[in-house]
Amino acid sequence: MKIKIEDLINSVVDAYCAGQGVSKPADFGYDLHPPKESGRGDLACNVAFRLAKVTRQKPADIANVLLPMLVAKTGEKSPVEKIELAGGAFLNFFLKKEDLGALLVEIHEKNEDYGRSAFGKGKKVILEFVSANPTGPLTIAHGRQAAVGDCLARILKFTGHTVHPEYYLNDAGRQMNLLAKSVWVRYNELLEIEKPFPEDGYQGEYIRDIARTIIEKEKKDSLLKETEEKAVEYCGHYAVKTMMAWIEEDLAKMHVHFDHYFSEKTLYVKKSVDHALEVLKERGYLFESEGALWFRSTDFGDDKDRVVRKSTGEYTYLAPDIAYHLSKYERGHNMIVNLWGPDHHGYIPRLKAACQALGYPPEAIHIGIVQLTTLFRKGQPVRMSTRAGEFVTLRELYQEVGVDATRFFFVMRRQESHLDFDLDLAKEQSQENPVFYLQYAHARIASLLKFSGKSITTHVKLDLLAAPEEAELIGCLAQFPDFLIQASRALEPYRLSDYLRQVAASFHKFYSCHRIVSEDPELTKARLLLADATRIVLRNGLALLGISQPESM
RNA sequence: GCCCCUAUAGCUCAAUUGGAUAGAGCAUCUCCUUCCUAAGGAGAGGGUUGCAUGUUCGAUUCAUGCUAGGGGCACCA
Repeated sequence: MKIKIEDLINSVVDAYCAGQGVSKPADFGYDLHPPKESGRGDLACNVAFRLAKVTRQKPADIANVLLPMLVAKTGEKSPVEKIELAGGAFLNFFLKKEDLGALLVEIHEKNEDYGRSAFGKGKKVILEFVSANPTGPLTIAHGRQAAVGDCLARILKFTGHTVHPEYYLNDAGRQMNLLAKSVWVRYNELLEIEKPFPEDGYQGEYIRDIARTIIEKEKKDSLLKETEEKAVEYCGHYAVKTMMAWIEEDLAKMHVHFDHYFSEKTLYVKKSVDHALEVLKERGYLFESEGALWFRSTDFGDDKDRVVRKSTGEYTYLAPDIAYHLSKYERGHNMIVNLWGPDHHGYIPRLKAACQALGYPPEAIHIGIVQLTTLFRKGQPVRMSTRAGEFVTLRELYQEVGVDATRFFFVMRRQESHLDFDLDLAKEQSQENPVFYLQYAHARIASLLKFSGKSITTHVKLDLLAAPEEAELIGCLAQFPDFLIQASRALEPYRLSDYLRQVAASFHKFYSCHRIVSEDPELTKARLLLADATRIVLRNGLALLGISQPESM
């Protein structure tokens, strides 16, 4: 429908430009979308304003020329009912009722594929998110990253991208040593041997639990007979295994899916780090100074150059990360999306620089920050301290408020802004809870269709759906594919949650104004089709958010 | 000191990426169920979009400078 109108406008624009003796710029674009205010038609277009930039004429004058040209091209077979000039130079398109209604047939036929598009065709996206160190349980912050990342993966796939969600597993380096030593000390303590606890070691009670499990289920006290080096290595290995099992369980419960867990350790085993630095060296981005090896990230706009190999011979954190991103490149991905916590904020320029040095064009690299969440209970912020090992874990959260509410609250705001998470509201099974508002709309329709006792048919008189509430709802449903494309382009899943609220509101309004199952069989058939189309959009949308779609509540 | 993010109704946030009279939810007040789920709907009040200049047909959106809050500036990870 919209495409037909676009074709119409494009042909008229070309004719107009030809008539004016100007050439249309290659990047010429305009908006065509439903206006905010009802009564301004079904699609509003600002093309006259845009042409004003090209031809240096007044927008209103241009619109006055375009209007008759457009009207001349709309005949019997055109979906356009009429075109109005308003607000200076806006062209408002009013569509024929039966053509509007034809959308409902389309939705019904496409069903679970309604909203799917080829927008991201050719894009091979590697989407890295969560990537929490396996040194403790997942926190609220990881939870939000998980929810946002997973929704994004679902949306990108639906809009035609090839997507590989990946978890980068930091199972090497200093933090792992600390974890291993922390467990080892607790293991000794439980066997009544005092050892000094490592500075900056992991204090949480779960470390003791892991040590206890090693004693009770695995090794008894036999580690004491090993060399300390081997014993610590075992503790580290066991701790990572345990922690990853917890993490994977949480992610599974949250319906968060990863194709692959990419181990940092394998980069060293396969000498990938050396290889990556070799690549940078060949391209001339490395230099030595003060005994260390540096990456000239300033070539790509970073504040200062960065050390990749310390004077001690050890690699910095950046080195394996470069190798990891080289692997992304070598595996054939042409678009990188990383979702990180706010603590990695200052790290973005150097990694972007590294990606560019490895051959990615700047526009293919997207590094987004998922901001922190503050939990509120009874209007008061819930204190969270990781220092003493007292977390509010992700597990505690979804067990308290449920997976649906947890996921929804995490994605309902723009991810780069700080989130206030109201625990009482999330648990509330009432009108105040935004999740229930959406799910209620879905359940209400499911129940309604059941009540009607009829199956949905597309052989209906679509022009019967002429009430303002009906037209508004249809207009709302029509925008689903567009909103998904917007969410994909901006990499912002919250746009979908916002849209679905509009759909639900629009439906509730329609429902309370009009009786759907009535004495009039034709009208009933038409309204049932509309209700069912709404159900399809809500169901597809909720599925993309990873939230259940209840048939009854 | 330098860099990044944020600033919109009492509160939490939108505004289709520069479009028409800046919109929702919560909170406050008023109203709507002999009938398909009232977990719903209708209505009222509430705004100098932090401040100031600028860019143009048009600015909440872009630029510059302030102000306030948050975060970051390691041969840490």
